[in-house]
Amino acid sequence: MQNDRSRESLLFLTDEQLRQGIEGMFFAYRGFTADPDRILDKYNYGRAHHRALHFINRVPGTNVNNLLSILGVTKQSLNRDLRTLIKHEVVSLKIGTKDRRERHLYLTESGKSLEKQLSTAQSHRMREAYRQAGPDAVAGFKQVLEAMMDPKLQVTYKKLRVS
Amino acid sequence: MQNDRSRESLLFLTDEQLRQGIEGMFFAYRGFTADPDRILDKYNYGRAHHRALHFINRVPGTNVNNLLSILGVTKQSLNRDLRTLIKHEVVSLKIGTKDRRERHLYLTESGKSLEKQLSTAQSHRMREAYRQAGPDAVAGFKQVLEAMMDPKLQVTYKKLRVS
DNA sequence: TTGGAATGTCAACAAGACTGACGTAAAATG
DNA sequence: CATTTTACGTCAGTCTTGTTGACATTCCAA
Repeated sequence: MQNDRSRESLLFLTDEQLRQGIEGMFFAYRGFTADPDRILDKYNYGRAHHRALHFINRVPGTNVNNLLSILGVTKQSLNRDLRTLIKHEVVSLKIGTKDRRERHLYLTESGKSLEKQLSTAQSHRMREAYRQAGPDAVAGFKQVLEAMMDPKLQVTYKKLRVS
Repeated sequence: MQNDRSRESLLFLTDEQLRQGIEGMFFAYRGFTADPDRILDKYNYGRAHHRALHFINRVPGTNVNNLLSILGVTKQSLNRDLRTLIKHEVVSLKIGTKDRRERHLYLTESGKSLEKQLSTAQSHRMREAYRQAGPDAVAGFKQVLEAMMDPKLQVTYKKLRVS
């Protein structure tokens, strides 16, 4: 038998609470991608391009393999979008000097400008949500997100945090 | 000029904090979908089928239009998956008695069982994340998610909460 | 130096989203 | 009662983004 105290302390783990979390993730992710999507449409890019731009910006000079492990797609899938971005001179590619098999990826000036546009739009909504919810809620938000990641991605996430 | 107090209280709105939120959403969503995806693969279903099953279970007897507004896809897209689910006798369809244009959707017994399997897998990860983060963090998590939704979806989300 | 491993490219295909056009049945309206 | 609107379904075609398979290049170690 549970006493009142332990019963109360576990109220946040009810099925109803979990369901709300699941549906919250679903609906919030729609909002999360809505603003960048509108911008991407104008350039005939998709979310895959956005993700590549985001992480190339975050880790300038990354090679394809590293980007692959962050994005979690096949190299063939990434390569298609990367080719487009390179052709449009949004991303530039340098062959590795040490290991000439490697391609190092960078944003060009117009790539930086596009990435800025996308992240500004996405951050704007995030900022409003943060502001409405307040600092304590934000801390909790990030804790739960981090705990929800696969362990490997949790490591990736933390690495990006300090780099 | 800001004084120390107001500057400190806004630390949670820095670009770095926002960026972590963005990347957190990206990586966490991957974890969020990973477990159900593995189950869906075995039945040759996709996330679209999962979403339909989830919300038909949540709102038994919903008509197609209502489901469409929750899922945010076109009727053609939903119809394709719905047809499959009905053919496999996972979802059943009843013509409305009051308005005979409407089709009301229900899960069959095997549909309920599949939905249970999926939601159990997804809840398991959510429960672990909740448990690790604790009740205060969970409350904050849900606040931020809700604030991130489009206003219309926020309403939809809240309606599901009370129904 | 040669064979295997790592890195990246090209081609073909599949799932699942989209738009547009059209059809049917039923309800609502003037 | 004729007309319009609503709810739903379907056919066709396209796009994005994921997949596999095959192949080329480069590096490295036996």
